[in-house]
Amino acid sequence: MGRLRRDFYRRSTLTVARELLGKRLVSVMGGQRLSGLIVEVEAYIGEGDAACHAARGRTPRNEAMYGPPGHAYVYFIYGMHHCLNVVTEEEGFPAAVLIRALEPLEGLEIMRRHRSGKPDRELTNGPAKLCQAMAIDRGFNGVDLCAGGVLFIEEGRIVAQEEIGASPRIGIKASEVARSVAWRFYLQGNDFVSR
DNA sequence: TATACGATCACCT
DNA sequence: GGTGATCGTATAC
Repeated sequence: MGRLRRDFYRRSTLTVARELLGKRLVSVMGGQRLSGLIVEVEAYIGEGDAACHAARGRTPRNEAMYGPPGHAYVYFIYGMHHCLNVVTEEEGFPAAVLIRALEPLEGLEIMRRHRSGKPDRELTNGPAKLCQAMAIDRGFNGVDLCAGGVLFIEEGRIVAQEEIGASPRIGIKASEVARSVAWRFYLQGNDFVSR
């Protein structure tokens, strides 16, 4: 039901980021659905954004960001973690939304196994944690979320504008401007928002 | 070929 | 509050 179409992603990254809150991220493993409500995201917008992986131009690693909207950009970092992004805007313009946290909905048993018995609150309350819980790794880099495969996003619940909080992005070590813009969005009061 | 470091996490005090 | 883990990637030599 209600899978997001490519037109949803082919818009301003800040708009897509805000509207992804309350949507449902789904992966299908061996016929089993793993899913969660998106409760926290961050926007990374173009080569002019010092914190964006595309800030120093096109490389093999960030290739997916330059591709068509509605695809996954998955990268490996700190020697052990994966993070999931959704590519936005027109093909050729490098931008994406980092999925930072989910409220787990389906496949809790499997997620607990992937997260070695961590309490439910800590299953998906961080960008690398949710990838571990849903078994998302670099094999998912470049996957088309609109093609109806193993990874996609569905309609979730209605979110009121007043529910949405904004803040600077977490963990980036870039220029002052990059660190000060409020391009992180989250559902205020949700138990699964990180930190 | 060599080196420095990162859109994090878990565990420590 | 702080720090170690651990390695792919970009950049320099």
